[in-house]
Amino acid sequence: MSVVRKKARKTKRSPGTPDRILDVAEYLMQTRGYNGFSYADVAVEIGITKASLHHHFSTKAALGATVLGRYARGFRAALSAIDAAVADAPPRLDRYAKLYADVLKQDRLCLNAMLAAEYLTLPVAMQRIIRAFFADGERWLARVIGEGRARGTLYPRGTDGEVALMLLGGLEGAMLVAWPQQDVARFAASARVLLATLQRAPDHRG
Amino acid sequence: MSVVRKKARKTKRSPGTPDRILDVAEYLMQTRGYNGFSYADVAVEIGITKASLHHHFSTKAALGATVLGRYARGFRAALSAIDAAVADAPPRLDRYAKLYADVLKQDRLCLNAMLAAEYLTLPVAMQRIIRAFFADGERWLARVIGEGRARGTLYPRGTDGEVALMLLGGLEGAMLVAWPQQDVARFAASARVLLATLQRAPDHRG
DNA sequence: GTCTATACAGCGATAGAC
DNA sequence: GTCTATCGCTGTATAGAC
Repeated sequence: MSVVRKKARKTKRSPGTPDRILDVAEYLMQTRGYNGFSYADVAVEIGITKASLHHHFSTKAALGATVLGRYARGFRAALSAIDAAVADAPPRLDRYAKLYADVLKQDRLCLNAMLAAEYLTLPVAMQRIIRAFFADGERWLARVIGEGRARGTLYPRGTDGEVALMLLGGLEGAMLVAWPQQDVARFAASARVLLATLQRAPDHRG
Repeated sequence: MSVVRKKARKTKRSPGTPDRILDVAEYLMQTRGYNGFSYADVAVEIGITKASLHHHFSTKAALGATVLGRYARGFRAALSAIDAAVADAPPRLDRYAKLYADVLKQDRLCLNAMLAAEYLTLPVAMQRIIRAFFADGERWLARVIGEGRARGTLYPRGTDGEVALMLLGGLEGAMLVAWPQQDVARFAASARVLLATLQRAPDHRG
């Protein structure tokens, strides 16, 4: 641990140019899509020229892949944080849904949802990361659902994998449908209904 | 009804140039997005020049809005056909989900899902149609869910509107998540789990 | 209704000076 | 690491002949 490098203290000070570029590009990709922004857009926002941008990220494909990779790592870290914070399945799923709500609150669409739509037009390197990203989320959800089922705190109707995929798609879709209206409340309502389906159903004995 | 015009016999013969243009543009918009295709792409596919394209649809915004309007009318017609074909809520919802599956089987994404992602970058005329399209689907679903609840063939957990929105988002999202893998089976599994949540839950008395 | 030709802006990307 | 300048290409759109 003696070899602490500059790169390691990333949360300190104001971010350097490469990180600022990534921040702006990420925002633009979440709001306008990969095909909906240009180097000129990023350059203007940062206050440098397109040529300088190319110095840091030689191609748009490289910039896009870097943004996506960083986003995926952040998301995985958020999942680990949820695992560390709460142990039972229902609160874990609540926090998972809250991750999505927070993105929408920032007037952004989930990066993965945006790029999934654009999938066919994206550089292959980005396509690969997207698929891996979805697979990761699905695995995490399936594990949480399985644990909830085992503990009796969740009553999913379907296999772990099926229900995980349904939840993943359900939340992404709820976000997508709320996106044109920028309506966080409608997303939250859908998320609540979605998660409620995993609870023990009220009896219908009468 | 005596004033039958040429336009009315649209299913006869092979489609004219304007309809062929709309067909190609619709396909490109569903697979690559509005920002992911150009007049050149359409022109090459049809076998005419870009200039000829502009003769039929003066701007890309006009072409996009026409495609979207036609798609929305087709979808509404499909919903009416479902209403006419079956009366009970569960089979209606099954057929509704099948509409989505059929689109994915053609290696297309739901046009609305694609355009919802691109929403912020679209011409305002298209934005308006998209919102109306979603509102329509939501209303239809809410009505079907309400009827199913009243008849006792559906046991939705949430208000008609909430469950309708959840279903709409859930199916769109299931499609979006299946899109990168072009995996219809995974969509079908999610749709099945989604619709199963509206059925009476198994008792948990023991 | 289709064509050729072209205007004009924007795109991603590069060269080379500072 | 940033700049000016520019390249080659593609984008939407238009003019005018046939």
